[in-house]
Order: sequence, then structure tokens, then C-alpha cells
Amino acid sequence: MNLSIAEENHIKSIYKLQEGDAVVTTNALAYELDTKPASVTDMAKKLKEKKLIEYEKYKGITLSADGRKAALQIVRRHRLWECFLVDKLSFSWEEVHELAEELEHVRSEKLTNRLSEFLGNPVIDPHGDPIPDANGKLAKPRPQTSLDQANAKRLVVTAVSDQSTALLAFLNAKGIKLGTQLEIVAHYEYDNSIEIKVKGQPAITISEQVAKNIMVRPV
Amino acid sequence: MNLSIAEENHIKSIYKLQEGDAVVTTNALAYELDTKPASVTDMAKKLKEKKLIEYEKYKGITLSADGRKAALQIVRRHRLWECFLVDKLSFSWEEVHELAEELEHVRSEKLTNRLSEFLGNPVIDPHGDPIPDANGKLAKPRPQTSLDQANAKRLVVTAVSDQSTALLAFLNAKGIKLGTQLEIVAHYEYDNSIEIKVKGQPAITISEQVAKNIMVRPV
DNA sequence: TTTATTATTTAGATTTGTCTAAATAATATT
DNA sequence: AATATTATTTAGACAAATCTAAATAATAAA
Repeated sequence: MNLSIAEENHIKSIYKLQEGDAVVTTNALAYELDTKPASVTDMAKKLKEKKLIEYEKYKGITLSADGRKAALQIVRRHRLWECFLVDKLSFSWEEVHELAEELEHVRSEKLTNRLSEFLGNPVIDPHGDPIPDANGKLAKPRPQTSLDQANAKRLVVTAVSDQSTALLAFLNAKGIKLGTQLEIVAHYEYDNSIEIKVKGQPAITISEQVAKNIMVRPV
Repeated sequence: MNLSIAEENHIKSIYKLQEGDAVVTTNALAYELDTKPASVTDMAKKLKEKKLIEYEKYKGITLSADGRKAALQIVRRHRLWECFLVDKLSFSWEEVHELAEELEHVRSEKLTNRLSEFLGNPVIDPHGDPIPDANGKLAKPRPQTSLDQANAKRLVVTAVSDQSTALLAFLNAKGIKLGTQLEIVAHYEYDNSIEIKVKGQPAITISEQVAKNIMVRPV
């Protein structure tokens, strides 16, 4: 199956929005892809034709088995390139997404597998997201919650769920990155803020809004 | 200037065919790009509009200063990726061209420069072709001739000018690659063949046709 | 220098991926 | 349940990159 870049991007976004089982809505997909609902409908017809999605008019979209397989390949390539950019070319955390967005479309299994090997077959990418293996198998993610819902006091940052440049840059400025250890000092209900302390730095206060996007696990 | 992949491919091929100064012909460019002359004419109009080429109806094509600059950027990216694939991912000589053909279209100066640095700022690629630096400057290639015109008896392979998969695979099978040292045993005029001996291997006979595409310098 | 051949361009069509505006279906509200 | 709102699809258009077939220009041959 030879997919165009546009097709790959749609498959990837459907995968992202589906989160397990949920049906993906035309509007949501259009928003995610920064395009128009009418365009999504067009593409849905094509992808249904290719048997990559299940789709009935007005009923939303889900990936077929083949579609899921394709999506995992794309995600694998994306996350491996992110590893490469961060580990080997010293890009920072928040810079790599856009570049990986382009590199992921070089569809060569041999290249992908050699790259993986070169990187030491990593199982999570710089954002903490798991990397599918050559068969599309995902390592089960370690138990993690968003920072605003964490119980434990001592935590490690494992991922950032919102990949907006703004947030990533903000965190970077605060000295927070993947693997950063932090402590919850206090959680103020009355103004929805959380006071945290990053190892070796003065305590800072962040909003629950931001904390929602920071994934952590107990250390 | 934001170029599409199709535009970049045209610019690159014009650069390749131009070889210094020569005017590039519509037909030659169509052949090189595996497309039709009519399509080349269409693209020529567009590239002229963008001031990347000089072009007058029926008069052929040459790169403008801007066009040459763009071409060198593309060539730089192509050759750096080839280095990466061979040096870091252990691809063989003849496998890398097609992959680099895709990777070269990721247009990020930062990525390109980081990649170069990561590779130790190489000045020639695995085919022996010089890599333009960040300013588009080409290291002057060392004195080399094609194997069929070599005077010296002991030679090193520095490049292969025809990058067809068939030829590269053929050479690989014969144990000839970049840096291979060989000796000319005899040059038979009457059947246009050359007998050569690769270090540590029995002598073999190749046609002048093939020898024309193997670049060598005296060792 | 005519004529034949080859090279190049034009005209018009096609495919892919997108869009806007209008029509229709699904859902929510009164 | 009738109506209003929102979501989705259809119809028709457009731009990019390509193609084929026909027309025209340049070059080679007679």
C-alpha cells in the first residue's frame, strides 16, 4: 500500500484522536489537521476505498486493522526521528516535532529499522511517548498521570501531552524537561495553582491548566 | 524562497546537466527527470517567473545566481544524507541515492548544519562528490580522470559518475568501491576492454563503457 | 534552398488535494 | 414535536504538476 503524504497525515491524526476506540468526528479531524471538514470528507472516501478506515456518512471514522498498522509505522518513524534529532543532533525537546513531521514521510522500512538500531532501539521518544517496534507493537506505557492529579510528592516528568511550541518553550525556560525530577510543594484549590520545586532550583508556581499537560510518574 | 519538491528536483537536475556553463536542453532535462518535454516547458516558465533560471523559448535553460545557490543547498543536503546513511547506518554505497533523494527535501538549515557537524563536516560524499559548505562553496575536487583515460598504473577509485543502481551493484559485486585501489594490467584497443586488478583479488576485465564512469586518481 | 527531421511549445485534459457555498442530516432546545 | 443549531456532505471550482496530441520552430539533409 503506497500512501501519499496527505493520506499518511490523515491516518496519523485519526490514530491520534482515536485514543483506543472512540469514533473520530469529521470536524475534530479537520481541526487537528488544520483543514476544512469538506476536505476531510473527501479524504475519508478515499481512505475507505483503500480499506484503511471504517467510515459511513455522518457516522464518523475509525481505523481498520490495516489503517492501524499503517498509523503505527508512521508514528514509529516520527518518534525515531525525534530521538535522532535530540540524541544525536542535540536539538532541544521542543524543536523536533516539526522536523520529524517531515522526516516521518520517508517510507523505507530498511531505513527505519537501521535508524532504530543506530539509536539503540529506544522504546520512548523525547516526549516520553512509546515507540512502536518494527511489528507495530507498543511498549505499554509506564503508569503515569498528569501533574495536577498526582498523589505522590516526588515525581519524574515522563511526557508532555500538549506539544504546542509555546508550552514546550515555557517548560524549557523553567528548566523542566523529560526526566526532570520535581516535588509538589502545595496544591492551591482556591486559585487552581500548583507550587512545585525542581531539583536544584527555587520553587515555582504553575497553573493547573499547564499541569494537566505534564505527565509524571512517582520516582 | 519556498520551493516545492518538483521545483527542487528541476533545479537540481539543471545544475547537474549544466556542468559549468552549458545550456540545458528541454529534452535532456525531461530525460534526466524521467518526465515529458512538455512538462519541462511548463516548469521552466514557473522557474523563470521565480528568477531561478534564465530561459527563453527554444533557447534552453541555465541557472541564475539564485538558482545556483538553491541547487547547491539541495546538493549539500543530498550528499550529507548520503554520508549519514553510509557512515552511521551502514548502508552500502549503491543503496543510498534513492533515500537521499527523499531526505534532501527536508529544508531546514539548522538540521542541515547540525547533521554536517555530527558527521564531522565531511567534504566528499560516499560517491566521491564534493559537498558544498553552508555558504554553497564547493571544495575543489582532487585531480581525477575516468578509468579509461588514466595514465598512471596504480589508482584509487574516487567517484562513480553514473549513479544507476545497475552499475553500482555491478561494481559492488566486483569488490570495487570508493577508496578501492586498483592497477591497470592492460588496455585492449581492439575490443575496447580494460583488464584491471583489484588489490587482493584476481584480475578482471571491464568494458571501456563501464570504465568511463569510474573516476580515479593516481595513488 | 527546399524539404525532412527533430526539438520545443501550446492547447487542452487529468489527478490529487484542497477550498467555498449551499444542501442535507443529526442533535439540541424550546 | 416543532424548530433552531450544529455537523456533515455535496456540488462545483481551483492550483499544482503532470500528460497527450497537435502546432510551430530550429536544425539537418538532400
